[in-house]
Amino acid sequence: MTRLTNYFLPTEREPPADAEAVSHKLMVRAGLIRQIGSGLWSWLPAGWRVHQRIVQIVREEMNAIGGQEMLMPVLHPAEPWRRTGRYEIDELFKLNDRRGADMVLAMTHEEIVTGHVAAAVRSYRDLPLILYHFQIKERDEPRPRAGILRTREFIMKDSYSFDRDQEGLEVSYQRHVEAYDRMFDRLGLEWYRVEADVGMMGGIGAHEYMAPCAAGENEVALAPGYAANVEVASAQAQPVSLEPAPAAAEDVHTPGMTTIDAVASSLGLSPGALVKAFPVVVDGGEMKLVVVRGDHRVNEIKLRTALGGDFRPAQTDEIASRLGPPGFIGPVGAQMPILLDAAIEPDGGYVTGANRPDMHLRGVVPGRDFQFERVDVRSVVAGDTVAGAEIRIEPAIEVGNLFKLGTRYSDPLRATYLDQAGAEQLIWMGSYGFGPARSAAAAVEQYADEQGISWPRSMAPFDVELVVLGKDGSEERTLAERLYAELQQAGLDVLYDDRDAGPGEKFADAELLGCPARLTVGRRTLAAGEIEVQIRRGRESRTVPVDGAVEAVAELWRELP
RNA sequence: CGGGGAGUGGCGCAGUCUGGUAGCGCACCCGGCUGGGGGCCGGGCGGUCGCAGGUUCAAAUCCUGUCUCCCCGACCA
Repeated sequence: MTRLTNYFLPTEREPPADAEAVSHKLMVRAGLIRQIGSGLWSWLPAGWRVHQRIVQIVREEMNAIGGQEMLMPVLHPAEPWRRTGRYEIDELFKLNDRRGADMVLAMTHEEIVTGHVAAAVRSYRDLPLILYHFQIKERDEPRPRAGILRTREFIMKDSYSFDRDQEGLEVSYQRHVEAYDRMFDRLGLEWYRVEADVGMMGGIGAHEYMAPCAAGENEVALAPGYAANVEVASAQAQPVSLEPAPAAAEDVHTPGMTTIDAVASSLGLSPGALVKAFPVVVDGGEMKLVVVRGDHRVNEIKLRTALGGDFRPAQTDEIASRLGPPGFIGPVGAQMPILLDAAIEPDGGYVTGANRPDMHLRGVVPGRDFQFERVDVRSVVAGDTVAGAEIRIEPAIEVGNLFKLGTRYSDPLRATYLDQAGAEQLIWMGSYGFGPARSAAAAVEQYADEQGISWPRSMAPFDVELVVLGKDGSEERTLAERLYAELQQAGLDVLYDDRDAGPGEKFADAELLGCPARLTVGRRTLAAGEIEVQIRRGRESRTVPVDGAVEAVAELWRELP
């Protein structure tokens, strides 16, 4: 029974004063969510219906690839987290029980699920396995933001695959790719599957599912046939015109010009005709000089990958003692390994710092003037090309991710099995996340208009909203009551606005909530024996005869986006 | 963690500079009208001004401390 007169749907005419993101404003206004603290949100009844619908679609697709649903606790002993080395993570909530034992609130469940598998799996015959659950995750985020886009507590579907070997992992991973493709299609989102950084999870491969929208925190690089997180994207740089290289590099006096722009404009060159040097200190203490084109930026994630380990930018005094005055450093004469970004032409004449005060060098040719190692460590920019096609860069919300974990967790937690030869082997693992709340927010972001939310059919809180105009006892009310019952019998979830309110208020609330179709029973159309049907996406209206209206609406419903 | 901003009825805000005992719109309650785009008239309810301390005859307002929330950046296993 979902009559608006006794349904908890507190709508607001105005958005919260501190809201920026469209999904934040609209989901609060529509009465779907309410905040109780920074990054902590309650789902109100209509919002929870959206969440549940998303969850059910994901559940069906996980079951379809052989996933087995279970449930693991949020509160964990600290011990397994210590074993995998993740107890030190800042985002991990830590607490003590009454006996003083160290506990954690789960930010993910690799430790626990792997522990179960380690305890139970003995034989290669027990594998492969896909286990999953929907469970609350707790993360002490440095900065929660944008409503439910980045919260400290949220529900996640996390699944884990357990295989005998890497080949098996590839199969389980591919099954997840197919399941995720299907679920995002069914959810009605615009989405991309992009190459992703494996991050500090120490995995061997990763993808992310990205829903493009203005409020997104990530950036994706897109071209026909290509999609990657900007963190890892690789592309052909736009060419720059270079000066012909002279026989040898020449000094240029550049007093006080410590920036690329200052030097470039002084010499009448484009920034791309310069190179900039970025000194770093790698794990172990060695200094290396990373060189990228003047118009490019070092991508720290790609650099970390290229270095095969962590690094830090060199400090001013280290730069001054090893190279030269900051602002005037360069690769020529540098007594350290040089990593040269792939966008720099091998035979071009570039301008670089001379490692002397107020001096640059022009006509510097890599290879002739300094030795180097080739790397790809710059951030791509819009206009670069992949296979001849220009890329564009869009903001997006990460709504799902896939990680090939390998033996990152099975090793420390000793999740092993005996193979056919009786030898102990480590289990190969993958982990796969999905965020129902972010998917809901992404849908709001992608399809909202001036009037409010426009849900995809699959995740709308109700299939149709039935609006009646007319007083108690009127002919309109009688018909609406009948339609309400019959629509439900026809299998549709109906929200019935039976309030004693004006038409403007009812229409505004209905369009704010964003159910895919709105039926209006009012005097105006009823005189002609019709009711009005408005399709929320596009707000186009039509009328259908009262006779057969339920069937007509049910049929129309099946064709909605 | 760095920078910026904000806490005053349910929501959105004014009042703070210049101290004098709290106001507006919406919402809500009652009565009536209206009935296809947040309509109209009349009458009401509701606030220890985030919290604590201080100054003062008097504090939303001045001072000190503290808590919370938001935005930008850093971070984001």
